[in-house]
Amino acid sequence: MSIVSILDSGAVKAAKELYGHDVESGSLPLTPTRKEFTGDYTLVVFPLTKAARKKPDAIAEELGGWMQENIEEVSGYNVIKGFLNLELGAAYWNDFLRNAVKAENYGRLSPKGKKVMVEFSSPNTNKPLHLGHIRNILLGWSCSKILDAAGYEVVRVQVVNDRGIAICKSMLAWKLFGEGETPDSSGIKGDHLVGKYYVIFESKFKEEYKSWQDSEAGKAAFAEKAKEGEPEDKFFKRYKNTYFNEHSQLGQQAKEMLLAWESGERETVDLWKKMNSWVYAGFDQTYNRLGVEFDKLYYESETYLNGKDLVEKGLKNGLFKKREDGSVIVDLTDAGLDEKVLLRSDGTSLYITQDLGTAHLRYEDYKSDKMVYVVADEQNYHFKALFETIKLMGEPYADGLHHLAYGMVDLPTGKMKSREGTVVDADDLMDEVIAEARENTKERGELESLSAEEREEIIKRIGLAALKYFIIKVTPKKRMIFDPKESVDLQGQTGPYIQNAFVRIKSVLRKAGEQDHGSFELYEELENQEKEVLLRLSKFPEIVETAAAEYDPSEVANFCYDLAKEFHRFYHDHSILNCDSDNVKKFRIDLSYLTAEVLKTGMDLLGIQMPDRM
RNA sequence: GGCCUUGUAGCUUAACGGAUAGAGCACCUGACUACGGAUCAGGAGGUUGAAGGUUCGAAUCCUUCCAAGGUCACCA
Repeated sequence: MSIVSILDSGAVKAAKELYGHDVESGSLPLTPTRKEFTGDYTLVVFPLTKAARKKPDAIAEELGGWMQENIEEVSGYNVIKGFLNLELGAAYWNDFLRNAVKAENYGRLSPKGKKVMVEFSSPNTNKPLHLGHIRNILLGWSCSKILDAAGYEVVRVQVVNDRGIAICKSMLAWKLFGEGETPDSSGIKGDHLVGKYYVIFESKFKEEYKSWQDSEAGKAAFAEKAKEGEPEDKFFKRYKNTYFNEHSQLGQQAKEMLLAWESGERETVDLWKKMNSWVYAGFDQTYNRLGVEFDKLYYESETYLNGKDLVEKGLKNGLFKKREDGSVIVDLTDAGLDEKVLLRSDGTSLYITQDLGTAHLRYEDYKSDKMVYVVADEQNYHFKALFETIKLMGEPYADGLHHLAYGMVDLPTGKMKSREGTVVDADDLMDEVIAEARENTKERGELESLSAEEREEIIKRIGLAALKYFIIKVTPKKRMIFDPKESVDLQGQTGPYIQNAFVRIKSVLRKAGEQDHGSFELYEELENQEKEVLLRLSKFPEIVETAAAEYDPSEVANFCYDLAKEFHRFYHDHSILNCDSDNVKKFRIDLSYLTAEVLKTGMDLLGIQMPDRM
């Protein structure tokens, strides 16, 4: 039982015995005592004033007395303005450290017997991954690690959007202008090569559109369809889609390609397979470097027709309605949403149809109790509608669905826009942070004795730690501003700062040599800074639990920083190896060891690896 | 326009109804004959977007307003 729940249930019992009042567990707020006061945990007794009909101070006094008397761990207390500061004895902290340091996997919670599926990344195959994907991937990966640590069985999946008009654009441009270029012949990474042709398509299309605008047909369209007083550029911006669909040569060809693909036309399918395989090879490299992997991939080319039967079934059961034009809709007005079309009037499926099918399929495949979708918050409405529809259908997995929505990533200069070329490429970004780490490492010269290979591995860990921590420390649902300059910082609240705490400990432990963990005798005169570190350490399991419950890796990130900072302080002011008592030395070595373990585990939950030196 | 989300130091951020709003960056000042200075200590910087309300207590809950973003497709 954790100390918090011991104190909490103690307070409940005390309220009952002293005032005959039933309070719910957790209704008396219990928080770590602020630094400026003495004590370890603080109980707020205000909620008891009515039941006890006494002043807060008096209640706190009585409660404190009772708890010191009846709870073994409580060694003393003091009362300030209705806040009851409880002190835990040195014995408690000694026991805590001894147990934790001997534990197999401190911070790993016992199995929950439940399975959770996490879907993340889910890219399109027409262009390489960018900064937005990185936030998605880090969140998804980290969540999956945290859920795993919290005792869930985890399945990591991604849905690969490998079909549709976008990839056809790349294919068409390659066919028309590629002259047989391949990743091998050009030396360009596969996903970047395909992305290059996507860009070529867009610029050729733009050219074509521009000259059409100056032609008779274009002028006629403007004269006919522009709104009153609408300027030419505005009109043509708005008209772009229509032009693509109705007039464009390239658009026509791309659409024909899509149709050919859908009808399984050999040459097109072969080209599609070839180009997608380039992209996958590229993605694999990026994922690999980021240190993430998946248990199962779902390809939209295989699932995009799914879901129709589910809709038909719902229609039969009267859950959905057919409109006059033949389209099928679901009425979600009871849930505060609108009507949603589930099937086009021509009977073809939509995004949501496919998602219904995929959800069902995945449940069939894994029978997971929960399914988490890591998708940007621009799709909030879609997921609301999707989940409500699944609930209406009474699917067994309906209550376990969760949309982990995260805010989009902005640059200091504003939004990322592919059309304006301001998209930050994932591979480039990693190159940059690693280069920065290399530069810094060189200046320091700590790693010169290592082989080039070892050195590169450490440099990679440092660079990626900076990048990943910078992104993952922000609460998911907030939009974040990504400043490339700050993301390579190695000082302050950063990944490398936390790594540095770990490296310092490793260095000390190397010098200390082997030691049996938990072999220290009772150490009574704990320093404040030792207690601060112990307090952080003792909170770790609880942090894992809430981070899992809230799907929020930033809690773990902030915890790691806090722990590292507290350790740095302790380390600065107290000597571990040269302290005056052998017993204290043993204690401090264990304290350091546990800190290193927790930092390593915690950072691993964020997808960040620790170097042994740096 | 309806709905959703977000507004905290110059910048990036923490806080899940509790004490004097906590950090980092940038700026200024200090600390290595000490286990790793990618560190530590200190200074300066805040009417938590605004106004009301609920509460013993509000950045946090409620109302109104302001600002930014998202979304309201037989696109994905």
